Amino acid sequence: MNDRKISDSTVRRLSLYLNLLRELSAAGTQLVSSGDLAEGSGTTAAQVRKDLSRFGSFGKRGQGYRVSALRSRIERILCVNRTRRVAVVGAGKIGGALLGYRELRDRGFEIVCAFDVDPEKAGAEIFSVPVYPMGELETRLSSEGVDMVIIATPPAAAQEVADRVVAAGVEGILSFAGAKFELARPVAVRWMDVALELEGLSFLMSTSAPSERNGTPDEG
Amino acid sequence: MNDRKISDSTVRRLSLYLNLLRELSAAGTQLVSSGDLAEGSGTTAAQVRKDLSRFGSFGKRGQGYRVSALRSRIERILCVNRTRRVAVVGAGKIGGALLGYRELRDRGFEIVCAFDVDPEKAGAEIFSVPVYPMGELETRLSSEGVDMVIIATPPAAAQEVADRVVAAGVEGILSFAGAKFELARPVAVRWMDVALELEGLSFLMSTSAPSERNGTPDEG
DNA sequence: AACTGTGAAAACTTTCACAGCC
DNA sequence: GGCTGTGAAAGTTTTCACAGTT
Repeated sequence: MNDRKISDSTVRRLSLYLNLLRELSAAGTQLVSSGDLAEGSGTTAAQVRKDLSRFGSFGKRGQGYRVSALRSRIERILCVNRTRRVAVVGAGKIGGALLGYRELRDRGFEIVCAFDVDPEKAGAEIFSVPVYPMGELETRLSSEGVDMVIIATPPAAAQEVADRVVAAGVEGILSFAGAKFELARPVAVRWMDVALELEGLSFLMSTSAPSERNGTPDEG
Repeated sequence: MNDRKISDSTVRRLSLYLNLLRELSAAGTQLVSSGDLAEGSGTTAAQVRKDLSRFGSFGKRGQGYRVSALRSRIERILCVNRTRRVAVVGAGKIGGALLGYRELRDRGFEIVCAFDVDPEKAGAEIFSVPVYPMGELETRLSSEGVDMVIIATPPAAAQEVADRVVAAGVEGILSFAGAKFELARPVAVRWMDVALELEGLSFLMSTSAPSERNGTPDEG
């Protein structure tokens, strides 16, 4: 156990382990070793043990980790032991697609509502998720008990949306709008950018020693 | 100039610099300093200079970097100086949304075709992109001169798609299917996973010192 | 004066290797 | 025998600080 800051890469790996543990859980497997977890998530056994040991020691020497216990431990660490309520701002192509994305719900994120400037969209439902006009942003975020917001607007609107969302008390933002924004107070933010990933791929492809590094799985 | 391996984080930052340079270019700005680039991409001036110096020294002391020259240099480094041809496998929610995603084209990635198992979708066009049946995968990838493939199928199909795509000679894969797959030969791969990012956010939100680390912009 | 390019230092992350437990 | 937990070593990335150029 170690109380220093947990790095972003460690957190990403925890998500990968969690995915795997959920599968093992569903398959009825009881025990898993650091080697198994490493194998399934593209890292090394030592790395898995190091990652887990930062939060306590919950393996049994000679046997491994109990799937169910480790699973709920990681769910608690990531705070995904209860369903998180998410709102999407911008119901365009990407935003709209997220509203019907089953995997999010399966992994504990419920998209409770969306917002759009287009009055045609606002008032309707997309994949059974209600879309509200931007004017209702603050009141709905609060009445729906939204924990985190996904910004899927054009870049030019990102700053204003971020300001309003932060003022409304939201503590986490995932942005698909590849534009930087300033925040009035410290709020957790992550960015996703398809074009940036493709640029990275393009670079990897050009070097004759293509490697596989990244966010999610990995192959070795 | 330094010939060691370029790290993933460096490549990501290069993409951020490139974005900024394109904006500056459009705005008619001629010169930019490492401080400006740092400011706009959420890093430090020293980091910017270190990143750029790995590829040569193309700044002028006392002045900064010429926007147009630096821009085309980074475009060449990332190999995005010519339009890249991309195919999407899986025209479901996410895959379908990507077909109409304007930003990809603006940033040099042209989605030339898509594939889907659903015979209803195959044969049609989505946002003017032709969708072909899976049986035509190999022939179309080759006849369309596809450089890289985005896998947006359910996880269970990812391995088979990856096998076929790799066998067809594609050198780069971006996968939205959060499933690990093995590759018959070394090919550049990156993963994107919305739920994983939300889990990471959830963790950040739970620690009382929310930071902003990640893929794209940043705020300090 | 302003700003780059870069070695050297600091910080951080991963891997190694092995003692300790089941 | 098999596997965890962990210090110490190796490796990597970032920051510092300053000489050098325009």
